Amino acid sequence: MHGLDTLGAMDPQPSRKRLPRKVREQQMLDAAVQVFSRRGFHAASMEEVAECAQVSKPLLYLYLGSKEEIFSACIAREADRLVNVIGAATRADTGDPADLLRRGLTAFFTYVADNRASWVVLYQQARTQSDTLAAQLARTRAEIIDTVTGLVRRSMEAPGRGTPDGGYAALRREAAAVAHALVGAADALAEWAPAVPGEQPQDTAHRLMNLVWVGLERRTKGEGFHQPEAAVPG
Amino acid sequence: MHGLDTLGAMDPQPSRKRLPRKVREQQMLDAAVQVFSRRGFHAASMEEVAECAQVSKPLLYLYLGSKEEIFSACIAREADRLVNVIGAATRADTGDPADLLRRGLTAFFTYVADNRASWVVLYQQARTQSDTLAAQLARTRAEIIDTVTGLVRRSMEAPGRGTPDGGYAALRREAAAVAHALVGAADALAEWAPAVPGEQPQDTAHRLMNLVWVGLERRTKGEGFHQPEAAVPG
Amino acid sequence: MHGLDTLGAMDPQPSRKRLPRKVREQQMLDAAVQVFSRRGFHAASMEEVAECAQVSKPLLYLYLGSKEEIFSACIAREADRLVNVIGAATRADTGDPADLLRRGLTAFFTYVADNRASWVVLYQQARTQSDTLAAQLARTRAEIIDTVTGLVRRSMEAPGRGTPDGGYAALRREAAAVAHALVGAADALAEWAPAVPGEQPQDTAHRLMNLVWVGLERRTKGEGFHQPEAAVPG
Amino acid sequence: MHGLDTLGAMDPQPSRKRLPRKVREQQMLDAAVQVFSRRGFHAASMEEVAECAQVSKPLLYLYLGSKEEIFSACIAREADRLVNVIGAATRADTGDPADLLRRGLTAFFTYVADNRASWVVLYQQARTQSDTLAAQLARTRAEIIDTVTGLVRRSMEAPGRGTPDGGYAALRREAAAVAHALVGAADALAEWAPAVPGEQPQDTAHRLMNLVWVGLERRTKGEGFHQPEAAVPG
DNA sequence: TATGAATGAGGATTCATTCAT
DNA sequence: CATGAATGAATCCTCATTCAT
Repeated sequence: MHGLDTLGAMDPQPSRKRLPRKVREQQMLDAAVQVFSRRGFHAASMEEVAECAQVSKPLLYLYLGSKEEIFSACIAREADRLVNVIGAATRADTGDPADLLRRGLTAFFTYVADNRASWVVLYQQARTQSDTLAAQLARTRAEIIDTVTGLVRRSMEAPGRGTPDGGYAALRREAAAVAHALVGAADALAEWAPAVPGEQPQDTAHRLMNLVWVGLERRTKGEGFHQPEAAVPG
Repeated sequence: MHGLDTLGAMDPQPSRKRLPRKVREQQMLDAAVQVFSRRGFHAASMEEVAECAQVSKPLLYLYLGSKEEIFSACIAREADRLVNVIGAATRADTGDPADLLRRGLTAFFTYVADNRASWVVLYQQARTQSDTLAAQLARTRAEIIDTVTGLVRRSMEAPGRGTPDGGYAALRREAAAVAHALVGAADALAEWAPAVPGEQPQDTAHRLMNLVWVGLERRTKGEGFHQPEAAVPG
Repeated sequence: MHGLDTLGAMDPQPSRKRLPRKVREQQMLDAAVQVFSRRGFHAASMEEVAECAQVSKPLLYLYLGSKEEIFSACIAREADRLVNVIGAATRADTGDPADLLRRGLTAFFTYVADNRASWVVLYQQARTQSDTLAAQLARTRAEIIDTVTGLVRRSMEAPGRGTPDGGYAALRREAAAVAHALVGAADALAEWAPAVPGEQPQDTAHRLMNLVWVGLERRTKGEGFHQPEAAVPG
Repeated sequence: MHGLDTLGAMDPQPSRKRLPRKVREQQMLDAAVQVFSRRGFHAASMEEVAECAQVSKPLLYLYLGSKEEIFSACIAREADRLVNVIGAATRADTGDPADLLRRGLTAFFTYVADNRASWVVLYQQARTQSDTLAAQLARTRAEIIDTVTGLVRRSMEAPGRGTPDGGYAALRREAAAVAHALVGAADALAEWAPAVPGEQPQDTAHRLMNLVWVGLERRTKGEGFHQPEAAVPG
């Protein structure tokens, strides 16, 4: 699904010897994503990355710099891919907000199913690395959340709805919370789904839609969950 | 040299020297949870744990064994605390399923707000340690999910509801998915909440209730999200 | 002459096992001076230092920090020793300026003869290390030169001499140049002396005195070398 | 794209591509001298040498062999240049021994001022490389010293002087010591001079003459520094 | 009970050097 | 003639872990 299979047939020793730099770099990043996802940043060893990329350690350093820089490059590349996939899936606006959100979620679950390692590196690394990395991870996650927040807002502010309780402003503010919850839920479901036989990405997306869509829609109309004691702030 | 020296003799650093073993062990575990949450399992050093617990490293090993064993003990203790808190909050059955779930969520968000490090160690560690630890973490998370699954089922199967579409069996199967989604969403919201000024645990719980309760309730009655193309499996 | 021989008799395995930290630190510094002088900063390996100090590498790092810090500590300690030795030898003022300088030089040659490695580390390291080290070396050498400059000035400004040509100010300015030349010459002679059978430190000091003292004395009186073409600036 | 392109075709980087081997080799040696002087033998990287010479690393190895061989070639070439310069300056014998020595020193200081890197490589490298290199450095330094020794002897044995105390034999033996001291002093002054504004090579030569010439001359006549306690050996 | 002293093992990083084109 | 691609072998440094007291 990702990676380089330049030749149609398979390679017995996949791509040994004298490849152009660009190709090798992608190979190395592929390997790095695998190893970082499997072990986590700290437990991952450059040795293992090199082996997995079928290169020597010096080449790793020559082409991609330090461990941190490699990790950073992984994050950047994978985040790009994910955001692009979701963006592509939600570009079209069919006028049906539910459909929009569903398409986004399906794209997400598909991506995660096909690129488990990528998602793990992006989202399931402890936020405990070097300051530089922590910052980049935070930025990247914020970017993902922003993508989803945009999606949620487009779903909630769909035309033809009445003015919601609290005004559009409150709605928009709520969107961020919903986006966080959605991404968290999606993450958890993505973790859970592979263990369920026959579960397809669109099924998982559907489950999540079932769970939240009515609440989301009702919220849009100002009908929150009845809670006498306290009002939701914001 | 003034201040609080409760005991007749001087006690320069509070809690230094000759404490009963049980107390020391708790001190060490407290320190370990802090350090592990701050750094992650691999980046955490026994040195730092020892310092943080104000003990020497040999004592650490003497009382609690290896790094893995200490981590393991942390997980066990913290999971226990969390499950107990949620259990206590949801023990009583007032007959109102929404209230039950809301109480559970509030307990959770309160716990996380008050015991951030504990939650981080329990849930945000990369699942990438030694096999033994990975297995324990998996078990522990399963246990947490099971607790929530139970809660969800009690909420969905509340008496007075009609027989749902697909029968109780399907409902129960769905409960696991919902529990995963809920825990994931809760985790994300717990991460998000501290950054929002004035947000209280019960507010966050309320947000999540708003989002999912209607969908949950409707699902109970067999009214799923309208999706012509595909049916939800299982 | 330097180092630790705490016990009167010799140790078969000199000082293995469980020494107090201070002792071990000196041992390590001794070893470091040897190895750095033998190999130079870059070519010296911590491995060799550790072996030579009969310690493991971790202990080296635990007690003294990084390679740079160790080198730095060597410089500091050895410079101190050298400056002290020269200071002690020239503290007394017998009123004879020639004797003063001779005593200083003798002390220097004695030190270098007895502490060859120390001198090599202090003065014969390429000035090409890390910026921090280069700066420290520069400072240290300046300190040594200053010591000698002081000595030269005391010799030149000895009471009973007439006012020199150009005034005392010019003399003082010249002293720095003379000190540099003296230290350079001394360094070279110290390198040369051990290859000459029977040459003692005081002999070498005497040679140098023979070479420069008359010129120095004459300069004091304003009689420079006759050079019609150009005047010495400053 | 204006400027000097002497050849009809374009030549973007000066001295790139297809030069005769001899030229390239000199280019590389120039670069090597720069880098070795800047970093020292060990810290210098072939990478940097290649970059600085605007050649690829394989070409470096093809033309000049290993790092050691390159260093060796540098030493040889630079020593040759220095010895030639001094030789040329002192070839003529005007009958004035002081002038002879002064011309030699001036030539030296001029060379060092104009070829700092060369001098650093020749004389300020730690004598701590591989045995082969150490030996070559030693030989080279001996050669330089020998040149100076010859100069000193010619100065001391100038015709018209009376037979010195101890005979010509003792004088000749002393010459070696004087040469060492002179070179050391010159090295130190060469290091010091660039920091003094306005100081020209001939000024520095003059300073050194001022310091040593009288002593040298007097020694020639058998009048040593008065030192009752001990006689200078040999 | 409690700790200062000490280390084996492993991980990141760099460098001189060589193919294959 | 000239070089991009590639690596074996060190080197610095850290960490979990254990003695000996």
